Amino acid sequence: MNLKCLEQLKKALSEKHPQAKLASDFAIPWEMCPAGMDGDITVNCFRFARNFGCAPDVLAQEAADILQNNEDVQAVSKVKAFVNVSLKPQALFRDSIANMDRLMKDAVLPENQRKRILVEYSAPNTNKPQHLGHVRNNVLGMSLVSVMQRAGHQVIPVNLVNDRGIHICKSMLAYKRCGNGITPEQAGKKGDHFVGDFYVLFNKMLSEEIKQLKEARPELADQSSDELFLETEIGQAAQKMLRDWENGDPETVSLWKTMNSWVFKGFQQTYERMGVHFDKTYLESNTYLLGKETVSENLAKGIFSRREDGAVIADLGKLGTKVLLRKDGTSVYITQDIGTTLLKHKEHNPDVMIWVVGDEQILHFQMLFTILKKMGCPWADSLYHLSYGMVNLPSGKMKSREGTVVDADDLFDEMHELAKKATLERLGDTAEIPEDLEKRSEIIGMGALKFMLLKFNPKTTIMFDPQASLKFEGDTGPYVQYVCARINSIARKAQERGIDAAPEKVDWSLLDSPEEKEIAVMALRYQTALRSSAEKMDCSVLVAYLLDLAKCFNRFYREKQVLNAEDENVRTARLALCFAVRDILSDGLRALTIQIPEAM
RNA sequence: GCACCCAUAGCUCAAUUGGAUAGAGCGUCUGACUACGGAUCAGAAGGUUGGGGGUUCAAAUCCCUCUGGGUGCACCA
Repeated sequence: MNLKCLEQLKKALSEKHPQAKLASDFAIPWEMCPAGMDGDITVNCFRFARNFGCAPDVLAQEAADILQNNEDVQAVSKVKAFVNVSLKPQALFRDSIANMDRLMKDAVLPENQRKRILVEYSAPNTNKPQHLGHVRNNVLGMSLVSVMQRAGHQVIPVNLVNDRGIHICKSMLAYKRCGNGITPEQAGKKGDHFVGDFYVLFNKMLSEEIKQLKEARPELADQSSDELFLETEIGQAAQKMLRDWENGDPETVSLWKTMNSWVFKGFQQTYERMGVHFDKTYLESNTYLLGKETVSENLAKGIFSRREDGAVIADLGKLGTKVLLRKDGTSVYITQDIGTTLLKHKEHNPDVMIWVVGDEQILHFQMLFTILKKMGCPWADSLYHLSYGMVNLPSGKMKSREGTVVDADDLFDEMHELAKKATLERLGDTAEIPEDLEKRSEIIGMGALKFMLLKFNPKTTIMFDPQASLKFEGDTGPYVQYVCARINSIARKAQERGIDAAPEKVDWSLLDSPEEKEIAVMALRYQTALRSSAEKMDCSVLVAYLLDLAKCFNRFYREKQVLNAEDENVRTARLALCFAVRDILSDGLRALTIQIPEAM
């Protein structure tokens, strides 16, 4: 949906410049008029003058002259190549929130632009519980999926669980030696935390042994822990366990199954709390051998080559060479990813595949995509690594081994408690405690956390300050939720008083203040914000938009009375304006997977 | 050593992808309810966009260079 006067401007300019070559979907771009300038919107001719083949300044004058005589336009002022336009309220609202149905549908892409998109995210290890870093991944992934769906794409979310390898054996070995056969239930712990504790225990025993080793053999003092891993008894035992697992040793496999099931149960609780859902979960224990055959086939075709020692390698030009099969024929990480990618493509036949994975793996994915291109996969150009930065703490980086991680479940609990505390403070001592206090606190707490993580561009390394980040004031989720709650409150009161705000009864020309018109202009930007978030795979665009809209509303709310408006018709119009804001904010928050409490 | 990414207000982040006077929040200071919800609103202070050069009507954004950070360069995942 665009402003009618701009469509007319486009037509008039096209007639004036018949030689102009415009794309079929070309629309005159417009921006919000900056504060201090007179107008509702700005047409920046610098941006598109070349489309009409004339100088920006000249085109601006033409546009100003044309718009001057448009029936929807109140006033026009031209500054350099900028044309500032004030619109008549009835025209502005007619093209904007007077038709909410249309406005909402406009956020959906036209059918020929919709795609089938597979998104892989989360990808946890089953040896420890998830921490803040995983939370960022999960929130980025689930919101991306949801926003893309809202924009009209068909999206398939999948998970690839890292359930095998030496790190899994570490927690298994520690459990075998020190667990005494107890279960998470007996210990009263969530399964993933229970297993994670044994992983920590393993590392403790390992460093103890390394310390002793270094004391006994001073020549090893400069060696790193990783280098000494196989020098230790416990390291060798873990390595043996991995071999036993790969050979299908019944006792090892049985313990592995049991411990994994504990972890899965724990993860499921964490996922449910966040609202994470996958259409399919791949297990690396099932996929880790995939790819070997493919590599062999392509070796035969001459696409890959064999190194002197027998290992199979790929020549990736600038990226260097990459080993795909070890000399003993076993597969490596990227072999598995080649196989899994082919499998995912075969099973789901997507137009686009996205991996939400941290930016330390940028090179890995460049290599993976190059390899698939070399293999001649026709779809290898539509693969995308959505890389995101780390989450740092004021004290520095999070490190599992050093115990400086922020645990996901603990963080959720903390957010919940903070929200509860804030809610109770607002209610005061006298009021009775609302029935839905827990549910409300959960929605506000999780909303604040998700919003905070989505506020930043995914690729940036973010700083998470537990003290500062968890406030509910300013640019936060609760700020936006609060606007919805306020409008809900107005809606309840309106209903009590039997006030109706049916759109057909509204006289929009009554909303002629800057605050009211600004909301109408903002509403027009919703479709762009949502689509742009989906296209750029960056939810922060939508987050920033929702904050902007919420701020506009609060300015309006301070300035103008709704239910106590000076006139019945004004009241109706303002009420309709409130509902429009609430509808957009709710739709946007829902797209980000953030819920809205009835009251706060 | 090589490659990629980053550097913007005291702090955390934006800037419609090259466009008007670089904007928000937090923090600091000053104000605003006899009001439909104060998790709110209005205002002030705070900037040579890390330094230097270049490209043009126009640079935080593009190119070169220097400085300071991060990540990767495993037959780990």
